[in-house]
Amino acid sequence: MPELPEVEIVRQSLHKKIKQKKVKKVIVRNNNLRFKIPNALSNYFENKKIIKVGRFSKYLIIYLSQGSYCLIHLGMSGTVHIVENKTINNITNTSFYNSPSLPKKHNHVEIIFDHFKIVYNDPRRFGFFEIIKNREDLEKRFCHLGPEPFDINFDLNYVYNFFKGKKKDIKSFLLDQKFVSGIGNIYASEILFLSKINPYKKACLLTKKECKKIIFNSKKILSKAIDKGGSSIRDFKNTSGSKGGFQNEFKVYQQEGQRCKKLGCSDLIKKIIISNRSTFFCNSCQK
DNA sequence: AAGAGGCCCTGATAGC
DNA sequence: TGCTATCAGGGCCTCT
Repeated sequence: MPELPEVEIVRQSLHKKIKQKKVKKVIVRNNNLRFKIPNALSNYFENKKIIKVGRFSKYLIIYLSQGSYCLIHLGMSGTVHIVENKTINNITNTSFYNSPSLPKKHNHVEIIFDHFKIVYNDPRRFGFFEIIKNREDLEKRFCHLGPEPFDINFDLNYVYNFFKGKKKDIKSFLLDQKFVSGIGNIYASEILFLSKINPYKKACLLTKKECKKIIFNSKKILSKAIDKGGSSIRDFKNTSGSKGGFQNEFKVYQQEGQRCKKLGCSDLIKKIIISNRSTFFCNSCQK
């Protein structure tokens, strides 16, 4: 599901739902994610108030009262569900658990509030929960990651200098979170198409003009994707169960064999593999 | 340091 | 119908 826009959509609905609410109980149904869910998770949540739900890159940040944080990463297949409770008294009641909106398998964590609960589900188990004890550790946690595309520091100077002497292809760098944080495999292809840059092109060969295009179009694509509610390929839905709409705006992603959408171009979209990930582009438009 | 490649998982779909 | 192979939105690790 989750590149920056999809995580942002989840953040928005989650924030709206749980800000200033007190956590009643946390149930870890299955602690087996990419990293084991910390045993202390419940202690950090129970009887604490959620100050707000933030985000950096593809990480959700739950701000807890008394100054600690919980990071949630959705990996490839993590989803967050809001389940309303009809029987307020018994919080582990099975009728509550068997809500029709909830997947039957792979529900790992339940965070229970007064009249509803949020459930983390992750079939592939690439996601994780992480406790951060204070502000200082939170900053340390992200310091090795590159800026988000929206960051003021993601500018021509940064990008052009970063690419100096880098012989790897540009597509790989868009996926490299140490260069820029939040772009994933869908939006990398879309950004390069919009920028008319071939995904194979070596980063060190990009002109300043091309670097500017990448900076501009990264912001443009991600903002638009957020506006459209993210991309719903497979079954991504936000926590209220509605689908995103950006999948209808894909110019190249999953468009192999389709005619290029640029006016006047009659070439077909190609699919190639770069660093083990599908990459879609137009060989005529992208040089 | 930079780059290539493998690995962690389950489930949906395609092909035989 | 039922098997096997391939592929999926991420990120970490090791080896050269």
